[in-house]
Amino acid sequence: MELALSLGDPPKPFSFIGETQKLSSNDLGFCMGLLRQGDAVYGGDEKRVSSDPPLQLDLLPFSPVPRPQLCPERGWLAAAEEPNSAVSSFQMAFGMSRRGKREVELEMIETDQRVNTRGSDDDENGSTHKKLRLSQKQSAFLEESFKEHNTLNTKQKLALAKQLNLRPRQIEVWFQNRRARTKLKQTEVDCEYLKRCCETLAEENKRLQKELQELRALKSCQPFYTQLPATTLTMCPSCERVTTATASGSSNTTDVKTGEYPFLSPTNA
DNA sequence: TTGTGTCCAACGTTTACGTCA
DNA sequence: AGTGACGTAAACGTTGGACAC
Repeated sequence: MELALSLGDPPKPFSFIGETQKLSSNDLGFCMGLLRQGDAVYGGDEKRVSSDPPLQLDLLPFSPVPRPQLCPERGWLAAAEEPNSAVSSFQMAFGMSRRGKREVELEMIETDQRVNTRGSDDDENGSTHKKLRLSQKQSAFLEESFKEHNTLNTKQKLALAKQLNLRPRQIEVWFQNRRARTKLKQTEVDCEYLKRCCETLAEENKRLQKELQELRALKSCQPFYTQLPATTLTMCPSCERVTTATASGSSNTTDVKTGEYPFLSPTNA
C-alpha cells in the first residue's frame, strides 16, 4: 500500500495517479493518494498492473487557512505571490537585475580575497580537512544556483566547483545540507499551517455542534416531526440520490439535485 | 531472473566556527 | 582578554533506491 499526502497544496495528481483522477486546480486543502499493493509504477512512464485506479482524496474542498510556502527566491515565507515577480535576496543584496547577474557574480568570486584554500591538495592525499566557512560571495553564488536547480548532476557540480574554487565534494555537501535546511523549514511551516487548520476545524465543529443542539431543541418543540419514524440518511456518491431507511425497515429515495421525493409525487400517489 | 557494483539523495550525527553574555 | 554556552554550517557515515552490466 502506498500513501501520498499533500498538505495544503492545490490538489494535483500524485506520481502514481493518472490523468483521470485530476481535481480542480482552484481547490486548496489536504490531498491524499492511495496506491494498493500490487500496483506497479515505473519511473517516468507510469504503468499500472492493477486495473483498479488508485484513489486521490481531496479532504478539504476549501482551505480555511492559506498554506504558506517557503519562497525559493527569497528564502523566507511567501503566501500566494507570483513566483517570478520577486527580486531575489541575492539581487537585492547586490543591487542588480537578473540580466547580467551571472557575470557580476563570477566577477565577484574571482575578486574575492578570501579564497577557500582547503583545496584539491588535501583532497588528493586524503588528509582530514580543516573546516572553513564559505565566503559570503561563494554562499551567495551557491544560493543562486540552488534556486535554479536544487539538485546537481556531475557536470554542474564540477562547473560550480571550478567557478568557486572549491572541491566538488564541497559543492555536493553544500547542496545536501541546503536541501535539508529547506526541508526542515518547510516542515516547520507545515506544522504551523496544520495547527491553524486544526484550530479552524475545531471552531467549525463547535459551531456545528451548537447548531445541532438548537435544531434538536426546535424539533422537540414541534410535535409534527416527532411523529415521523427515525430515519438514517445515506447518499449514493455516483447518482446523488438519498436513501432514507426507517426503523421499520421501509426505504425511500430522493434526488438531491431536484429535491423530488418520488413517494410524494403525483405519479406515485 | 539474480547478483554485484556504482551513483546519489536522504537522513542523522559530528565537528568546527562565530557570536554573545 | 579569556571563557563557556549556544546556534549554525560544513563535513561525515550509513542506508536505501535506481540503474547498468
